[in-house]
Amino acid sequence: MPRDTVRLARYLLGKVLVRETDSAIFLARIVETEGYLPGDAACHAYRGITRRNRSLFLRKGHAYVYICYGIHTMLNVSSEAAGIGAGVLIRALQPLGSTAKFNATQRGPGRLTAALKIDMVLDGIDLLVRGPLWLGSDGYRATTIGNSLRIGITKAADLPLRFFIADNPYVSGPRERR
DNA sequence: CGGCTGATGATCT
DNA sequence: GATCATCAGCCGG
Repeated sequence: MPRDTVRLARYLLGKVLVRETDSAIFLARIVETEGYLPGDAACHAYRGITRRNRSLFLRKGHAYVYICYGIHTMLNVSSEAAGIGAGVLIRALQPLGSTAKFNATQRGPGRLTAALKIDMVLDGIDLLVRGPLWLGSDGYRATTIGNSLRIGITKAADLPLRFFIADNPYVSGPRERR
């Protein structure tokens, strides 16, 4: 596992997110991520541990799931050692296959969770172990990684912590700043 | 098209 | 009561 949040954000690009429910399995490649650092004002862990953000403080590789704007569910991966609050937001996926209906047009952090039926029940689970939601690999390597400012935030908005697979059509936002 | 804004609810102060 | 890592729809050019 990469040793810090930025390295993890890049490492996750190209990895396969596997969602297994009682009735279906979804496979999707991670094509866009954002890093939220320790001590970063935009990181939910910035003001210390609370009931909502406690999963960010788990050892790297755990899911931090929360509801944004009362509507959208967000999926993050904790990214530092236990006790240090930081994470990587998953912003876009490329659908690879499924045993059920899988809308290939699901882009953006709030829509991909709906497509994979990711909910709060998954908050805090270990993504490095096979289970209802976990991270796999099919050997694919992201070659050209793009980088830009993070999307939709107001605090620490000047940090270039968004990463994406530059030549992947499922990336949800702008592609400036290689 | 690009920019603006209302909807919506869990969370924290 | 304020905040918010979103999104779809509406409006103007």
